[in-house]
Amino acid sequence: MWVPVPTRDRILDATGQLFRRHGYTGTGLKQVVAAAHAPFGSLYHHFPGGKEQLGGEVIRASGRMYLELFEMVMDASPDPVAGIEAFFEGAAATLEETDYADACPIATVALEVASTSEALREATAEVFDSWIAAGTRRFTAAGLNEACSRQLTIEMFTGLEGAFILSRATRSTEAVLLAGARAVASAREAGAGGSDVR
Amino acid sequence: MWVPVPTRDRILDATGQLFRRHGYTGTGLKQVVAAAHAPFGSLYHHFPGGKEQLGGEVIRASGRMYLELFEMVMDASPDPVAGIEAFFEGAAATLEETDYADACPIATVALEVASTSEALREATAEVFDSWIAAGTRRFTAAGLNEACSRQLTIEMFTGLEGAFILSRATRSTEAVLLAGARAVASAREAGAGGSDVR
DNA sequence: GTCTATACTTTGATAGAC
DNA sequence: GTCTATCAAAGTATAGAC
Repeated sequence: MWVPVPTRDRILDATGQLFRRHGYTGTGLKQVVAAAHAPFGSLYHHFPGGKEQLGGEVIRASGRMYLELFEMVMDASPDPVAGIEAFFEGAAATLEETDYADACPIATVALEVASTSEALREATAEVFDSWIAAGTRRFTAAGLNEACSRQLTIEMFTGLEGAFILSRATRSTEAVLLAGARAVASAREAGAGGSDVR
Repeated sequence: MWVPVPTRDRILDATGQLFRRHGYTGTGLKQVVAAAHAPFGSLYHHFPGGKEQLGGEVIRASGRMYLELFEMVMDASPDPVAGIEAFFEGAAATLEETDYADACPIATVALEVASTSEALREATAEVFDSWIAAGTRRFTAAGLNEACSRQLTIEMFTGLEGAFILSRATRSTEAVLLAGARAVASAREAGAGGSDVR
């Protein structure tokens, strides 16, 4: 049975999509309501704080969704190393499928607002911190110590984010694939439970 | 003796500065001419192609400048590994000095235009390719084979770019420092001429 | 080449009827 | 809660005097 999607959620979804491809300043509110099939007034009814409030909620929602994707891929893998491999391979596949449009849901916005909106910058920082915490938990559970886990996690997401920039610009998955291989090698060396006998 | 800076160059410089902090769509042309102390008409006299032409030239000029910085740091270092270390340390220092504003001169713009302007996307791709070529040259000269050199270079810039995102968002140099350590370790393992006896 | 004035469009935001 | 009409400001771009 079909259930209508609430206006507020449609606006959130549409904005998230637009943010990925056009960024924060590149996305107009009129564009948002058109994509969300919502009347203009509804936007300010649901988000009285205007574009900045909407931006903050979209950043947090997008960050949460990407975190869930990460957890899901890791859960579906036999061990953390295989999980990392699958995560990067999935990222590369998505890039190709979407003509290099869908990479990190908040990276573009994060760079745009880093020096222009303290409120939004904090939202992006919280998202990245939540990813780091989740990765650190994973690797700690696999036997690594806290410091090692955190370091490995940051290297992994750092490599992924940077690779997204190069891959989208050059329209090639080379960077993402290399970053994935690098993350896998680091995880294996750190002893994050590869399936190989050691 | 003081020599006046041509209007065209002042516009290019000012736009480059603004692009770093506000991005492409976030930078208005009125803002540009104000910062460059240039009359509005001069902008269209020197850049008849409007904002997109200006953007393209700024991307290429900024990319060239950052490449020169890389070459300079590498030249000033005893070996490639030490050069990488110095490059990342310099990046971290600049971040702190500028309150996390000045990182990669074209990253924000690269993500913004990747799916919105083919002409500008190509400009960013050319810049990244030029960096990769320069790094590959360095490591090849240090004794690594072509494939290894390219891989190491991409991993290095990929790590730097991703670390810039996390560092600017969280206002911490942790990610850049970790990415630097990772690049140094990779270069050393690959055999890019560390000063240590092996 | 420099500079001013202006045209036209889009932006974020608000008011008020329903 | 939904929707339309409208505002002031900022956006890019152009014309034309000097």
